[in-house]
Amino acid sequence: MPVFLHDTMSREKRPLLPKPGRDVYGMYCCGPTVYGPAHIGNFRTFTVQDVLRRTLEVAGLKVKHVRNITDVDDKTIRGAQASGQTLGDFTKKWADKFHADCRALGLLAPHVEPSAVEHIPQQVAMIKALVDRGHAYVAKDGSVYFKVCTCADYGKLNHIDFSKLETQSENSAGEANDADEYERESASDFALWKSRKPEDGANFWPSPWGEGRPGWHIECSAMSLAHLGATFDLHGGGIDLCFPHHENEIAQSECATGVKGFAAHWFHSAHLMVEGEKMSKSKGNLYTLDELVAKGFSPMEVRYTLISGHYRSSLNFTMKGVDDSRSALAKLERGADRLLAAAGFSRAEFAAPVAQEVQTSWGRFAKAWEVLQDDLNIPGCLGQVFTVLAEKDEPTAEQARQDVSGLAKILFALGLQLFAAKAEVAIPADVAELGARRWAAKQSKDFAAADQLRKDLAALGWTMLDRKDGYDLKKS
RNA sequence: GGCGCGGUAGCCAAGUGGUAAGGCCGGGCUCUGCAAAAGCCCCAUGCGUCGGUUCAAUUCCGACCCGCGCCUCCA
Repeated sequence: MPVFLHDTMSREKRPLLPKPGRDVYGMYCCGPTVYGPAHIGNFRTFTVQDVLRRTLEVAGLKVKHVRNITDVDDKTIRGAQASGQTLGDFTKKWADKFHADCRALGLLAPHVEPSAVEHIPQQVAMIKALVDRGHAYVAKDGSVYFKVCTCADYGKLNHIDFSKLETQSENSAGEANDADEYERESASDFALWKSRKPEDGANFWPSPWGEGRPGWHIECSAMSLAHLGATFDLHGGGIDLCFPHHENEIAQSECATGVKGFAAHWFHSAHLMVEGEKMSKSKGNLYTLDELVAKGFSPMEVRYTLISGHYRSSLNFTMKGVDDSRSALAKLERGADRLLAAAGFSRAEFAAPVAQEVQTSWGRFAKAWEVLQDDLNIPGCLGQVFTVLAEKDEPTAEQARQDVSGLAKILFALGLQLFAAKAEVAIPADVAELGARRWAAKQSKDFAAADQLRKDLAALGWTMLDRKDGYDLKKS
């Protein structure tokens, strides 16, 4: 059974399969603009895309995942100039940070990660094709605009009828749009090439229309064409990109190549709220991964939280939610441990599984897998996983091996790495000393002293957990 | 105004035309010198409101109330 996913364009749930005659499933995801640290809202989208890719791979598809780096636009240029760095140095710094965060969150690296600056010739070529075909025009200042009215089905992704909106010249707030782009023939037209301005500094490139830089939308069209071809299988991004960015991509690509059917499937993920409010700079609730780690959360706990809601519903990210995820993840680890014990596997075998003969089996997790394949229902899948882990009947070793195979694949698809090395908290010498003394007191049944030592430890912020054969010291 | 999403227990969150998964919290029990941890058990006659269709609706239809998103460069 193939993976099914809701498609924004058709508004239907459709199977994800490579185009006939192709054996690789090509997906293009709009990547980050590298002008600062990505926030958890960005990562919700990238994480959900990562789960989709992993799920497709577990389902047996060969996937080519392309995710660009936007390293030339207003924000990156402004940021570079403000920091006194070259655009390249500035964007490299933030791209590196992005990659570090991605690794921490367990995101698989895309197979291709094209840079917009490195694809300027391709963008220029595409703009030239659009001009040649009459879909774009050159303004007096050398900027080039896409002529929306030449694209009959413009608006098809968003189901907007632009033939009736052509005279629109202001946005919903009643403000005139983009005063500096007054040379556009229509308010719906958008920039393909922006002529060189003094504030761009050294960041301009040659083109048939003079020096300048590409508009934002054209980069994704050019890079997807370069790496996946004129048509490919799936295009993803945050829901905010649906309009106008993705609509514009369709128009540019289909008009430039003359081939309809740019992306066969559109995958949009809903936004994140933080503590019940929309994320925004002014509210100061744009959390970065670093900030959450500083609060004591692990990246895996953050990942669990980000995928714990269905991707098409907005998710309210709260600190309590990450706390809940910590408990849930711990429960998952305990369940997995029990299963491993029953199967006679070690944790290492679980992480790099799985006995050959059970590679294809799902054990009792077949249902969880089925649920995941149905529109990437991660919450439903997790619910099913917990249901199985709570089942009372002890599996036989053979059944447990099958279960381990199934669970390992599901956790791989979700990108949840269990038993991840937790940051080792160094135990101060005085705490270790108190612990040792308490253990000794307990062994000699001097409970009064043991209790006092427990209190002493608590005063230092430590908790002692007794086991049958020893004890652990934990920071409380 | 246009396009779209959602309202399910204290919190989070799946799902279904036949009577509500799961996680967190909470309560109980077992275990335990104590404290934890862990395991087990319990925890919505109810799914925004009002109508309709149906043998049967939380699930379909209609209306309404409430919340939210996008509508030109924000994942």
